[in-house]
Amino acid sequence: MTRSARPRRATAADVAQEAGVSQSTVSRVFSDDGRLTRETKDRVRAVARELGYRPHAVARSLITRRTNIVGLVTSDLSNPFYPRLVETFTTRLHALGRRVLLLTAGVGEDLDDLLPEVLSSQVDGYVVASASVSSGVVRECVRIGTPVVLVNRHAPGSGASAVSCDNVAGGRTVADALLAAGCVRPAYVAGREDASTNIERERGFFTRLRERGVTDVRRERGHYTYASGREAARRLLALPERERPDGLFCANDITAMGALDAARELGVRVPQDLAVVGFDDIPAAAWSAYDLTTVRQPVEDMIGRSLDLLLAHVERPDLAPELEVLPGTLVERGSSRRKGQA
Amino acid sequence: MTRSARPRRATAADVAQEAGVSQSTVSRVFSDDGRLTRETKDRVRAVARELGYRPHAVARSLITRRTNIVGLVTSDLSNPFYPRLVETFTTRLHALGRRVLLLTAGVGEDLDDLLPEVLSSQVDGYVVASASVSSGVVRECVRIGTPVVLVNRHAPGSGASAVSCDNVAGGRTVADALLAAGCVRPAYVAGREDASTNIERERGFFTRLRERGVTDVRRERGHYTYASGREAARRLLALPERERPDGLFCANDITAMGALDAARELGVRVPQDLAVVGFDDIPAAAWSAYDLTTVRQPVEDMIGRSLDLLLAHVERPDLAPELEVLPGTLVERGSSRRKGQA
DNA sequence: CTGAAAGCGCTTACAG
DNA sequence: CTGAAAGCGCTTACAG
Repeated sequence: MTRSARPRRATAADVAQEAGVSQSTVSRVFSDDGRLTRETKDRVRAVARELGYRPHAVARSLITRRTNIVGLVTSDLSNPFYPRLVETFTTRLHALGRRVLLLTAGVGEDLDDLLPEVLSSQVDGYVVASASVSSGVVRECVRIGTPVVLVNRHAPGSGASAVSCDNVAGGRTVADALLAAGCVRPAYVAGREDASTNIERERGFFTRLRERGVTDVRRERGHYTYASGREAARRLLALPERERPDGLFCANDITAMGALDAARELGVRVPQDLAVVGFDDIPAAAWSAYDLTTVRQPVEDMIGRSLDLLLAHVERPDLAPELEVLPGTLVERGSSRRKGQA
Repeated sequence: MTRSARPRRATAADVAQEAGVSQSTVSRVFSDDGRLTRETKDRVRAVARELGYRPHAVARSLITRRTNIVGLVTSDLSNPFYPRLVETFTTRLHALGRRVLLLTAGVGEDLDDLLPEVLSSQVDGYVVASASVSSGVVRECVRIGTPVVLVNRHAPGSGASAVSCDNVAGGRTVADALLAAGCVRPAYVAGREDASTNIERERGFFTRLRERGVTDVRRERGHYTYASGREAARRLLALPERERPDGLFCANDITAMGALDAARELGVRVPQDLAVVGFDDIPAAAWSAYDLTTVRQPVEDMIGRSLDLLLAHVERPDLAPELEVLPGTLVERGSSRRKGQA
């Protein structure tokens, strides 16, 4: 056991000495300074490889004031919408030479204490796709110079940019879809009461129904979870027949899947007795067990735009915040298709 | 617009000056050095709060040679098993004052190029719950002194510790469960061919069947995905009746869900005509659309043990690697319960 | 094109 | 109990 347990890592100085150049030159080779001779570069690279040298990211960050790490804040990974978001973000950021620091909060937890701590120079900016961070903390991050982009939520007055799907238009589309499917007693199963997505989808849905003369619309609480959708549907389906809804807009897909399972358990036929529409278009919506009509969020575009905005703000902290709203698309499947429809 | 767009952050020196102490003292206050007077501490803390000072994590890392960041490597977040793992890991590490750097690879991508790059001092260690990193890269990380713990996989000879479920025993249990359910022609739908989990579950299953006199067992390829499970089941269910399986062990739950949907589409009754068993016990396995019998992995314990091992190795790099195998539990649900069973 | 030197913001022996 | 000083491993003006 003569070799030490943890050999000292080679530094730029080690490489410099071995290659007969200055430490500055080694540094320039690895920051791709164009002025160096090809010959010098090659020699330094060869020595570096031999010694297993890699620039020390932390030392570099200290002086460049950039970590190349983006903080990604999500909550509730049990809703498949978020893992998909996380995977796409991560893949894209890796392609851009950035890393992802993940912050998640279980349902009900909040991350307000965590963000400022992480801010201590560990990330260049935040993407926040979660309601578990208060608008106040978002504002604070922005104030001290850390760019924040909100995805799939708002925080008015926070100074952060935001990218989301047109939830109001989505809600309106669902209203039309349920009426087109022949529903006469549509109902709404809500998501988290304070979530901007829930408020907007609900507003679009109710407004459009009212425009079309449907005013007596039931509403059940939910929490954007499978269990809450199942329970809400059970309550609705237990109503006396003349009050029982024949169409359900669930604030997101996972809630709708719970509702569909409740219908299945109770022997309520979908879509004949009950049409169901969700929001998100998670992969499971297309599975034959659910075959769920839903509003597809343009996830790829939303993420692309968020990253454009975030990285632009990292480069130029003085840029004004932007709000982007991208259109969703109704995807019609079996859960709302009536007999006689295509 | 006289205020600068990005105000300079307060440093320990700023606080020191304002509080009338040395910079060392400020540092000691924030690293909880016990020797300071209560009075000094309070004064420094007050000034720090006033100036909005927080220790600069990068500068601290440079000298302590610790980032307090753990790299978490997963693949395929579309399998709900992994988001759950990610969420649990993240929550636990946050509670321990650590951060999570997430590395994901889409299906088929590999992360071999990425890991050594990130290694450049950005993480204190890795938790690898993915087959997308080769054993060679794992060995390399360990060699240069970065602890690695593998979860739900092996990499023999890599020098990394590993924590997994007893996949062989799990496979055996499933064999017994299918026979108990009255199956006479069980079949196996595989996962990724090179994955240690797949190899072990398959071995346990086939070995036990052989012990109990069942030797003619069909096997279909799969990829640990919903689509591959559905297709494998369609192939099996298209066989002439006397060859058609009446029991299916799918290498994981998401595959089993695809198989169940294939059966549903073809009008094959579950469990009467076909019993199905999965592996993992993801939340969706309990949903009434699937009601899937499965082997539950002890996720909480696996993660607890992995973190214990990882953090121990971060403290003491010379510790020998350990291998832990934790037992799974059969969870019997409707997909394998025959008439007359409880 | 390349080098010497300052400095990023901390921690931590070493003194006292 | 507290301070002065060295140093972690880089980048980047400033010279030449």
